Amino acid sequence: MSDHPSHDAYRAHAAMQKLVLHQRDIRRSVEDATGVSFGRARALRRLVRGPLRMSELAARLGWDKPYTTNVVDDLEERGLVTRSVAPDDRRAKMVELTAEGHAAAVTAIRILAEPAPGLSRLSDEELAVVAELLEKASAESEC
Amino acid sequence: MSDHPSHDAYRAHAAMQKLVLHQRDIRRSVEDATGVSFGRARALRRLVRGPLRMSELAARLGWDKPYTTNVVDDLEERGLVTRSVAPDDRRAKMVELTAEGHAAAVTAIRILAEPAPGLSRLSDEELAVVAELLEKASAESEC
DNA sequence: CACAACAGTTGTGTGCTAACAATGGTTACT
DNA sequence: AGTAACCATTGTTAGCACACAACTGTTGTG
Repeated sequence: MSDHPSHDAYRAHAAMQKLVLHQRDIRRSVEDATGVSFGRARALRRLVRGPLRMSELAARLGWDKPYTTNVVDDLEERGLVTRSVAPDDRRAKMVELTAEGHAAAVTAIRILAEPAPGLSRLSDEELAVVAELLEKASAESEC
Repeated sequence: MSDHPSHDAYRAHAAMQKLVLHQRDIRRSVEDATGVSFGRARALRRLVRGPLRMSELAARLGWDKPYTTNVVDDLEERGLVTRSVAPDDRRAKMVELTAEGHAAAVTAIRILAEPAPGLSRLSDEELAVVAELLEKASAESEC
């Protein structure tokens, strides 16, 4: 793909890492705020747009099915999700957020969306430029 | 500092996350290339500028001392670091990379510095602008 | 009906991360 | 000399993140 990334690409990437990799603290924040581990919070976030089958959830998170079962077991015991048989296939189960699970998911999403504090050093115009260019760079390679 | 982050700050942050959080794959790459877990690779990277005491290493990595001992034990068994008594304090031990450990550290650093592929969508001028602004944003909060 | 393909579960096992208390050796202070 | 502070280690414990094989039940197909 890339013959030789330019020096500025390295600079930009390093700066982004510095800004984003509060990560270590952020994981902690998410865990503290939701009461579940970061991985489980990831699962909750995936479910916020609606119920999914176990297999779909596993595929989207990049997990194998047995592990997904474990995680959903845990979330179910905590009252954050419910399992029910899929209406069209009695083999499949739909996983759905409870009200409490939805709240936890929203909390996690909010924390993760919070801009890195360093960005406040930039003016509104500068932020507009950066946002524009970075969105162009990150466009549609899938999440 | 931030009363209300602007909408563009959220946009920029989300785009940076998209670009940087290949993270999941990158951790794997580092582990495959170095033969040690990502956490141990972090320790190796910290040592690349020179030997450190156990306590310094622990502090920089945000680990407690017992855990640091475990990690260094493991790295030592693999021949990636050596321990020696500090010249000025016989309580303290200096941890130093071996040649092999240095090579592994450099490998990890190289992989982590590799710019996100999406950045290649930007022109040289655009990259220069982005790099400039992001470096301003990320200035001096230390790694 | 028989049989392959699929969905999810159970059970087992490994390695990493990380915290805690307790210990022994070393240094610095008084 | 006595003692408090410090450096690292040992040992223990726990949870999390996976992975794999084997299994039950369900669906669709010939």
